[in-house]
Amino acid sequence: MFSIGKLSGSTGVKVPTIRYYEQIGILEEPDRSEGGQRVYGEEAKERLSFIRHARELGFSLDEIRELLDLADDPNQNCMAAYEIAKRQLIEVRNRIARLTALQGELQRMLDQCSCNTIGTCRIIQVLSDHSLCTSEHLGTEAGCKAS
Amino acid sequence: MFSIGKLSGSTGVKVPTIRYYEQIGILEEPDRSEGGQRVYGEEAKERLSFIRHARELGFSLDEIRELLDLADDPNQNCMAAYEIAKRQLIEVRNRIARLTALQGELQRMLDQCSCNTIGTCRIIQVLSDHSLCTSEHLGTEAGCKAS
DNA sequence: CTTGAACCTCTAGCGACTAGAGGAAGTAGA
DNA sequence: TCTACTTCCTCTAGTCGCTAGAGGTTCAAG
Repeated sequence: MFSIGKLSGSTGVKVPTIRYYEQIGILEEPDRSEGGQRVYGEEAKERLSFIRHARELGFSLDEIRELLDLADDPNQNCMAAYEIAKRQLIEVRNRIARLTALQGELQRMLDQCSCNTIGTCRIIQVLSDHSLCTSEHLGTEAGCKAS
Repeated sequence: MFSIGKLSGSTGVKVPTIRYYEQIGILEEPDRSEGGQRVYGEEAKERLSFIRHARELGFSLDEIRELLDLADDPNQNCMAAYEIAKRQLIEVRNRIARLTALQGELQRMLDQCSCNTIGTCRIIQVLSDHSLCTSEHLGTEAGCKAS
């Protein structure tokens, strides 16, 4: 029996995030104390740990929803879970490939910079002109900042 | 002299995105035709190409704003641009490292799955229990889908 | 002159949270 | 028991970089 704060502490998921998960329906509404505060049991903790771990492995909340449904029905064949994980692996591989191309391009840009004035700056030049790039880093990876 | 559609076609940046860039102020407000439609010149095209290329290389719009300011002032030393690019390279490297750990974990998960019923499914088990993982994939990379 | 494509502004939505306001409940020490 | 302090509650709005859609106007070709 723990409060939302204890649950947060023991799973590493922040308090507002737990409430958000409840709101979007991937975490059950817990019991409440007399005063209306959330009270969780062991089950909720396990479910939340599952969610956290799957998030760390890059699964989307929609995929996690699917995986949780599968986990709740222990007689089902796990082929579906396999497919979800496989899709995720392919996605991760693609992201690595795109990022590796970016890395090469950035490295080249930096190597060629001799830090004179902007007028001759290699970095600005390369950014202005894609044809100076060696690889096709047509990443849609862009703007994807790790939080 | 091109319309927003032509500009879009020649740079590969979608029309609403161009308007969005104008709205947030990284693209100048262009002249307008008599009827009030946007009319662009060569300069805008170059600037937009610069932005697009930098986005492909993973720079945020804030970083691009900085880079554009630098590019506009050709007498400045390019050390600042160097720093921005270097930061980006480090970021990309970190992302690759995190994703590589994820990749290993996902691969292991899939390798061990023999696709019986969920009750014994390795994928569900691993997701439930982080200690079954070999590496520390503490990725905050999660949920970052390439668009 | 008409048709139809391309343009306009505006608002709302995506995913997965995060931040903050304004107030109520729980808890530890005096 | 009182007080102080932390934790909790709900609600709304913001983050990033767009994307989608409504409802209307302008432009260019035939």
